[in-house]
Amino acid sequence: MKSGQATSSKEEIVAELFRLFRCGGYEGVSVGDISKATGLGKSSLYHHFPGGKSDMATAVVAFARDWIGTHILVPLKDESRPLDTRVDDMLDAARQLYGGGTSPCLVASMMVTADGKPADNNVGTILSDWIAAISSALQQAGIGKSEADARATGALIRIEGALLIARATGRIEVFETALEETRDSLLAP
Amino acid sequence: MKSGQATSSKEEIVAELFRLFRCGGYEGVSVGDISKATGLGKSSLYHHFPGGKSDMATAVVAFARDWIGTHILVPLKDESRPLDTRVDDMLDAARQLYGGGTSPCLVASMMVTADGKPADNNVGTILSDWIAAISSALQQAGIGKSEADARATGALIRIEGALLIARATGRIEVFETALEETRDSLLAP
DNA sequence: GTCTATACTAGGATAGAC
DNA sequence: GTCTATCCTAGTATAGAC
Repeated sequence: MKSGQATSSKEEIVAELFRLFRCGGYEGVSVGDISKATGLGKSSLYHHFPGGKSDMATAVVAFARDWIGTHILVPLKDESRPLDTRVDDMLDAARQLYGGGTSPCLVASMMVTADGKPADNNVGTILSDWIAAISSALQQAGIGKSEADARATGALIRIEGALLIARATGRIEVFETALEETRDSLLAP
Repeated sequence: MKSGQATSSKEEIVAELFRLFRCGGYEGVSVGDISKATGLGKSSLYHHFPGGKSDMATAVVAFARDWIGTHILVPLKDESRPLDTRVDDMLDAARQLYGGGTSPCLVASMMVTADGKPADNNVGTILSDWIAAISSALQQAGIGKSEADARATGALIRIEGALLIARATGRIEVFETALEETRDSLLAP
């Protein structure tokens, strides 16, 4: 993806954008960085994203929303399967998404932006939707709404908090431990 | 702090830097932004921070480390007082530091930076030190080391995770609820 | 759909007067 | 210790050829 001419599909480009923005946030990634990372010239990038860098951010947020939808929300909503396997699938997806505790959360990174600057795109609703999907699954399993909401919110608090603490302290195992505790708290009687 | 000439103490400048960097992260804040926010010309800023923007980031991280030390670590280590009041003081300080769930964490914001760029300054050790101080306090109260470490880590996971979720979803009350749960989990029998 | 070249703005940093 | 003025690089974006 680096030698000679670089005919890239938009999907490949967006995957690279995802890698870059999740680490550097919106302001921390320049179009030059993106050009280097993809092997594409700046003009090629502007061909795919006429609105420039903010367009690229929009695309990458949409990509993340879609990934979560496919790998987390849809399985969670599949009432034909028992709750514990759906929760396990969610945790596996989270493990993969966050590189076992080594890769930053795009939502968190994109929220870091001074007031009045671009970014955002309601990226926070990705996490709201995730919480809502967990709560729905728990309610289907007979848990009351307020308890289901509390457990679902607690699950995302644990996942996102553990990811930050694992990366900040260098104690990666903190993330895996938190995933296991999340499972227990969601499936408690 | 905006009219006419602006003789600012370094403390005042650093306080403003803290406000800016915690929201925008390192890359999201320009020296021009800082100049506007403080009312000082760029040259004045470079007088106080000869190393430029990275010097400012270093100063603000030191400020945060110092604030946490004074308002959180020192009270936690005061063996002359009962554990529950020390934990309550810590939670009050966290409530204040994070604006009741509305103000971002400087550590989290400063960790958002593409590889090979400035920032960092081992900012993550601020959270490691915090966790260690909680664990020490719990151990003084007779809790075993591994349990104390787990509870302390869980506390920071909850605080940082809840802050992110509260801000991302716009449900600020999530932060306060998490602080109360943190208290319960730390002081459990 | 990609490239080279270029325009233009914003950002980091410095010089020197007051 | 602050200001105005300036420099230079990096960053965003566009033009036009292939």
